[in-house]
Formats: sequence, C-alpha cells, structure tokens
Amino acid sequence: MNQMSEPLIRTTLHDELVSRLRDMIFTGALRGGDRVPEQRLCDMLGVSRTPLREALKVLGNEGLLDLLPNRGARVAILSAEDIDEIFPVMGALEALSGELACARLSDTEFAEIRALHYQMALHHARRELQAYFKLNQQIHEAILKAAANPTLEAQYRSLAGRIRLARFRANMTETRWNQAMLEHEEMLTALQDRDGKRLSEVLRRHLENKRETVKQAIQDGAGEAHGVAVAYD
Amino acid sequence: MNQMSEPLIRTTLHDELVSRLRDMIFTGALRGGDRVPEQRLCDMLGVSRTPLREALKVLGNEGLLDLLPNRGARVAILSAEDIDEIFPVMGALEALSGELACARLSDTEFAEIRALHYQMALHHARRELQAYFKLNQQIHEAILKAAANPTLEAQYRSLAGRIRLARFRANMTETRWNQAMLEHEEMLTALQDRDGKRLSEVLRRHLENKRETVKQAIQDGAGEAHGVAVAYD
DNA sequence: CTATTGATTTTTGAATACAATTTAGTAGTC
DNA sequence: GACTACTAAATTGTATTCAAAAATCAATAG
Repeated sequence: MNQMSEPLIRTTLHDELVSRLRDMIFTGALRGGDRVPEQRLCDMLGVSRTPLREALKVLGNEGLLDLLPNRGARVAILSAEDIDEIFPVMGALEALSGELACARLSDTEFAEIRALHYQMALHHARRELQAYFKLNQQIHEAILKAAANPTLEAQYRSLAGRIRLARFRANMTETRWNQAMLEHEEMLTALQDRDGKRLSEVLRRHLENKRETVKQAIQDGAGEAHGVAVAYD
Repeated sequence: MNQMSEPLIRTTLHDELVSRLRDMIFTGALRGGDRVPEQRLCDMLGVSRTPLREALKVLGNEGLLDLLPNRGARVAILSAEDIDEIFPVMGALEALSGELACARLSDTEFAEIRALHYQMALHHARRELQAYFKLNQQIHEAILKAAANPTLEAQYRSLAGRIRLARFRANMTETRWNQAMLEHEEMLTALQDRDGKRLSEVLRRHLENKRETVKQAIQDGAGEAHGVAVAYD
C-alpha cells in the first residue's frame, strides 16, 4: 500500500480563516480600531463572505473584534482599564498552571525548563532583549504545558491573545528587567522543589509587575508609534 | 395600529440564535451527544442556515458543541476527565473573584449577600433543596458581580456553562450538604472581615468538594436518567 | 448470511443573490 | 455658510443556490 504521504490536514475554510485573521491582528496587518470591510478582506483572502463572517463572529466572541450590528467589525482596542481587568485573571490562571505543573512535572520536563532558564539568563546577561523575550515565552509555555490542562491552556491563551492587542514597544527598565530575572530564579527553585504554593505566588507577582510594565509601555506610545515587538516580561 | 406585541429588542439574528441555542442546550432540548441537523433547527427556529451556522461556530468555539468537519455539530458531552479539568480552573477564577470582591465590597453589597445567606440557611434547615440551590447560585453570582471584573465574569460563565452540559439529578449527601453550609458560613465571615485570602481559600475548597459531588452524580446517573435540575452545590 | 461495492439521498461547506440598514453626498433652505 | 431633507452608494444581514462530502441502502460476490 502506498505510504500516505499527504498529511491530509483537511480543515474547513472557516477554521483556517479564524487562524489567519488572528495572525493578521497579532502581526498588526489589522490595526486596533480599524474598520474591517468584509468585501475587502474577502478579496484579500480569496474567499466568499460566508466563511469569513463565521470567522468574524468567533473572533468577536473571543474579544479580539468588536462587532457592531449593521456597522461592521472593528479590531478591539485595549484600554488601560482592560489591562487592569485582564491581568489579574491571567495571574490566577498562571498561578494555577504553576501549581498543577509542580504536581505533575517529571524530572526530564524540569530539566528542559531549567535548560531554557539558563539560556535565558545568558541572554539577560548579554542584554539581548529579543532573545530573552523568546526564551521567556518558551518557559511560560513549558509550565503551561506541564500543567496538562487543555481547558486552562485555552482560557489562558485567549486572554494572552487579547493582551497582544496592545501593540507597544517593549522597553523594560533596567531595574525591572533585573527584577524579572530574579523572579525567574525563584520560579526555577520552586519548580525544582515542586513547591506549587510558592511557584504560584511568584507567578502571580511576576504577572503583577508585568502589568505595570505593559501599562507604562502603552501609555508611553499611546496613539502613535506602534512597535512591532509585542513580547515582554 | 396593531400593538406590536413583539419585544422588538432588535439584535442580530445571529446573536439571538447564540442565546437560544445555549438555552436549548441548558434546558436539555438539545441533549449531550445529539446530532444537530442544521435544516431541522432552521425549521424549528424559523431562520435560514446562514445565521444559524454562524451561531454554531461560536458555540463550538465555546466548547458547548463539537464541530466535526463535514459531519455536523453535536452537543458536547462532558466526561469525568473534563470535569477534573474544568473545576480547578473555575476554582482559580472563583478564588480570584472572592479576593476582588473583598477588596471592593461595599457595606450595602455585603448586607445583601448576608441576607441571601440567611435565607439560604433557612432553606437548608428546612431541607428545601431546590430553593437552597437557587439562593446558593445567587450568592455566588453576587460575589462575582462584586468583583467587578467583566473579563473574569465572562470566563467564569463560560466554564460554568460547560459544566452545565453534565445533566444530572442533584443529589447531595446529607453530610455534604451540611459541609457546604458550613463552608458558606465561613464565606460570610470572610466577606464580613473583607478577608480576601481566606475567602479565596474557602471558595477553592468549596468548589473542590463540589467537583466530587458532581462527579458522583454523573457517575450514578451515567447514560440514562437525566435529571432536569442542574443547580448544585 | 456477511461483507463490500456502488449508486442514491441527505447533509454540510461555500458562493451568490437579495433585502435592509447605514453612510455619503447633494441639493435646497434659512 | 451651516443645517436639514432627501437621494444614491456602499456595507452589512439574511436567504437561496450550487457543489462537495458523508450517510444510507441495495445489489452482488464470496
């Protein structure tokens, strides 16, 4: 028998569009507050309005788009108030992910996270911001994965997506960066000890500080000067 | 002129359908695992397939429906594993709502919750289960409202909705009911003291116990004998 | 009798067509 | 010149149509 070369990942057009639009929002192809004429998007993506509209409804439900009846969809804009609203929820979810991760983490999983951590520490020492961000994100992803709770993961990603609506130049202060690194040290220790209580506390605090960084950043660059870099810590 | 009996709260058909379908799922008009032929639903609701399908996509994204490409939508079924997955997340969210509520609760808000509490205690003493459930739900709603965080509220409601997919006869053991009542006493105290830390702990524990009750219930009535009552504690 | 193949029916996916609402644009009046 | 009333264009909401996939079922081979 022939060896099934094709992955045959047959997805519906609708699903594809949800991902595509999400990406367009995250990469800034669709800017916050922009009106999104359906026909234009259809031409751009080469599909008819029907599946596109299905996708718009889903993204609206996720909070990435504002759907005004008879007046089209707009890319949602994130106010400082929204951030104050979202971060505590993300904090609670990430704290839980820390607890669960500690309860289930295997030694090999921990080893991987530790490796990521030291690599990140290196980038921190060299003041390589982008590389640091990348690793940082991978660490949080790894913890979330280790929690092994798809529902938690989905909820977290949804909120993280909304935060990404705020496009800003990621400029941490020196102090904040050092502090973040210290928090990560603490995380690693807590993970090593499988101390869920402590890890969840650190993650919460970490995210609390992150909120301030983000708010500062969007206030600085408010209105204009949208940075492309969205990663932050 | 004829007197417009219709409420005429003109929202889009799509939005209306999302609510309607949600209700149909919650009330059991659509049973878990049931296939949902689009045309049948359209006839039933008097709309065309287009807005209906938009609604299906949204509910699918929420986890209330399973959308199988080319094979239609099915009302999602909740396994015991799903419950173990969802409850911790709800616990984290409710714990946060407790903390936020304590931080913001006004005296009049507290008074209202206290009133609800005592009324519920009365129903508990009289062993009026349904009435107890009702009040119980109102109390949790009040705390959630007091937290004043729409994002948190939305996330919580989404998960609570998924839990409601599990239709079971709510039969608490005597012991569990008494325990739940004690936990509620503790909640009230914590609220009165505005002790967020304690309240969040109680809520977490409360939900943890609730999980066991629910799992027990769906195991007992697994497969058949779907109760109508979904409220529980 | 069972299993497999193939045609028929049903159901879903996507595109088009039509209706209703909003937006813009223009003319007219004060 | 600014404001209103009205008309036309554009955009969204909904229905219908067409195409593709899956489910059903009958016939045939083993």
